[in-house]
Amino acid sequence: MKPIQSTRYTEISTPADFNYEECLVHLGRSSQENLYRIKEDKVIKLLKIDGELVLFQLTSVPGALRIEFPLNAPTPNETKQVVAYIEDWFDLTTDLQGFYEMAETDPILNPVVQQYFGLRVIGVPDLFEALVWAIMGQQINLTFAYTLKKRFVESYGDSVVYEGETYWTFPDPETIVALPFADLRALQLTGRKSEYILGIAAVMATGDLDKKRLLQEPDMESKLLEIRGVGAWSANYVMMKCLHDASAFPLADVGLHNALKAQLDMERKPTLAEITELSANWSGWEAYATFYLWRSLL
DNA sequence: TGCCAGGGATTCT
DNA sequence: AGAATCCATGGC
Repeated sequence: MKPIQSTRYTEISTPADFNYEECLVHLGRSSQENLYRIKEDKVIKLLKIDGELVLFQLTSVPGALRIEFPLNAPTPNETKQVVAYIEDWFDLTTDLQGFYEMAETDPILNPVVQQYFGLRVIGVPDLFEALVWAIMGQQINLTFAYTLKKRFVESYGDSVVYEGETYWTFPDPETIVALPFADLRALQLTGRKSEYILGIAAVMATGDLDKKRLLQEPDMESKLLEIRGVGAWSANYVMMKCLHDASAFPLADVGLHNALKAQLDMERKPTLAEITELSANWSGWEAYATFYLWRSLL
């Protein structure tokens, strides 16, 4: 989709079924989120593009998302990269028709799709961020995971202040790989998680792992599973949130289990075998099924 | 207060 | 290969 550009703003056209409000519900799920800020109907975020900090503000207008740059006029390249980031972040290029058709005949998905129609899989476009966030979220409650991310970002990210609020970028692998183990432990990451994050920072800082190349791999999951600290859940989480794989499926996800328990009005959480059976019909759209079910927990 | 949390590696059968 | 066990720490 070709951005409409004026001197004051840039617009990206959105699919007919795009629902900005539903996306904002997802984005607003934690009060501890510090990688963007939601102000009424605006989303404000800081990115680092070729070493420069670029603050942008997003609003919804009929048929499009409008991007404005409150601090500095962007270069053409910065505009282009922000547009690409937003298309990635808001999942604007996926046609959901196949998912919606499948969901019509699915007793579990039909109600959630009706309720949250137009919700996209809100992504984490930055591969390092997606991997680190997956590691941080392993086996701890989400509230504490956000606390860890907040400390991590505010210790090692870059920031600017706009209208009295501080905006942060996610730290670069190059910054993190240079840290002593003890500095990560001090954030109250476990020893293992500190090791995993340093390992990921190392392969990304050297360029051995990068998103563009990973996307060209015939088997992205196997490549991700080679990374220490990345198991089946994390690999599928990253494929879903960063690599736009509609069939990615974090089967072991506790949130998925709780959502299914609630949707099916069960006394206990479903077993993995039961989930495999329930989801047989979702083939090719497991990531969207999971994301809509997560939404039902908010 | 004890169980649980958007798991994974390691070690045991 | 599949099943236990450890890791570690805060939330509720």
